[in-house]
Amino acid sequence: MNMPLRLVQPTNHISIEDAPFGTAGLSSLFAHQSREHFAAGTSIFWEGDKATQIFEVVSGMVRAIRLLSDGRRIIVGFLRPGDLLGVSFKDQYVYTVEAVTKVELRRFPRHLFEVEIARQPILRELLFSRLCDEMSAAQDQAVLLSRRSADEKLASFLLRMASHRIGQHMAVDLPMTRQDIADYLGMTIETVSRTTTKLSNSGIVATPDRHIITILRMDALRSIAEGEECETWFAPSTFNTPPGGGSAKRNG
Amino acid sequence: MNMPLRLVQPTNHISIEDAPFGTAGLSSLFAHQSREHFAAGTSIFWEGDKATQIFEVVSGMVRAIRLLSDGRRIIVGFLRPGDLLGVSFKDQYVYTVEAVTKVELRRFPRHLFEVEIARQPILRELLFSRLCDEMSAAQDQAVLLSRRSADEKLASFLLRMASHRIGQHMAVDLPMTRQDIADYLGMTIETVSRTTTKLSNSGIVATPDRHIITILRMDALRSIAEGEECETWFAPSTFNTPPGGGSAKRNG
DNA sequence: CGATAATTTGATCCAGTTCAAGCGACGTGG
DNA sequence: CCACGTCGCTTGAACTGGATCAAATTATCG
Repeated sequence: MNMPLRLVQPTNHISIEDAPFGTAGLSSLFAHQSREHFAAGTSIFWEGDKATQIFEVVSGMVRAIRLLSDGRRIIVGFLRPGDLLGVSFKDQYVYTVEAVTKVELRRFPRHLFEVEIARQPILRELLFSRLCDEMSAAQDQAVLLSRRSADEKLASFLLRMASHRIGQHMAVDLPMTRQDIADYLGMTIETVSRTTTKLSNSGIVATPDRHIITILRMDALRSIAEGEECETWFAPSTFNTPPGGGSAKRNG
Repeated sequence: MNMPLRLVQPTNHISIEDAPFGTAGLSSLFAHQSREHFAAGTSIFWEGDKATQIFEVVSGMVRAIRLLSDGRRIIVGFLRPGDLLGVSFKDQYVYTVEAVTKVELRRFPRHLFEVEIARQPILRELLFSRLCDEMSAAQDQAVLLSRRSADEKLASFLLRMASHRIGQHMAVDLPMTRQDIADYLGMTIETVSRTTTKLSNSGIVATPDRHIITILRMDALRSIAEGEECETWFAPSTFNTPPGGGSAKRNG
């Protein structure tokens, strides 16, 4: 492993929790590292920095960002507790990472990480497996970005965010800004806002707080995410709509 | 490696050529396998098939396809000689692979592949490295799909296709159909066609044949791919344009 | 409590889609 | 060797989802 093994760090979401066997898995490496705190909005590292450390998110949320030459911003992913940051065999970090909320991290020297990965087949398999899930996720994201409407994008996003919680209709925590969501889904902040409003007016979600969206009708949200049009869109309980469920699409 | 290591096969483009050291690299595994031929348009395997084989493209080009529930088609990638198909530790292939042109492949049993990967650190590193490049590419593709205009998409695509050849201005081979390109870039066949025409009218490329595009002004193509607007767009030699280079954008 | 940033909402615009023909290359059969 | 059908591609015209521009509204923070 002293070779210039180039493992792209876009390896976000390397979640440790659901390791296939009883071992603590990859997170065991971090178990004895001290925690570091970052305030919301601060940067953990920048794209182009020498990639010397691997981080594990302990609490809070961070965003991984890529900037295009002309200033367009893309959010590669949002990372949560259990996810790893900066896993790479490249020399430099490939994206910038910033704290969305107050964040706790543990860090681990990259070269040691590589040594351990080389030494422990179990860890290697775990990492491999994670990488592959990552790849799959990246491709799904590509599909989402290329072929889905704003409605479908936002619905999928909410479902994905919700999947980190359990229960039927639930409050999804969205600590990131609307701009972050827009940059993640490849749309504008205005469209994110409008689409959210639409979902809310339809009674599919409620927005008690800017950073909380409560899913009221999971089934409806799922249909929208799947690309099934019309139907279910209007059946609000707290709301009056023209009966007959006629013009499902247009609602200005 | 007898664990259910789940390596998503979206691992296209695992090109062997440029192995970092002298070894034959991953392709050595396939060296003694016999070649199989597939006619253009035929399928090599389908999404959902049991993933028992790994393939190496020897000649020709194949496309990896993903279908959405509602029929929308996404092309995950085009694979060329040296690329590997179906590298995965998942049970099933994640996408369908079809021959774009007449194709020669070598196949290798997946379980043996995994055994060899587990046994040979060098191969493992190569595979790791490839996976990471793949990941990086997948993210670049996501950026392309989400934030770039039709012009930028097509220009980038042509440059990428051209990168497999050498020379200054050159004939790029595009064996795939316009529909394939559209499904790869997340646009419609009409827009692909219009954009191509525009590039041709601008004197940046020539289209002697439907499946060949000759790059005449590499620099201009690069600027477009980078998102630099106007400029250079109009300077055709075989063509009369309103002098002054005024309205560079609109050209119907 | 005012300043500043984030979000929503409104009005218009436009790139790219959609719908609808035309066109040209290629293969087939007469 | 040429009419003819097919298929892939190009071109045209109209439409539209989402972007863009602009402004009002609502947090957030010192």
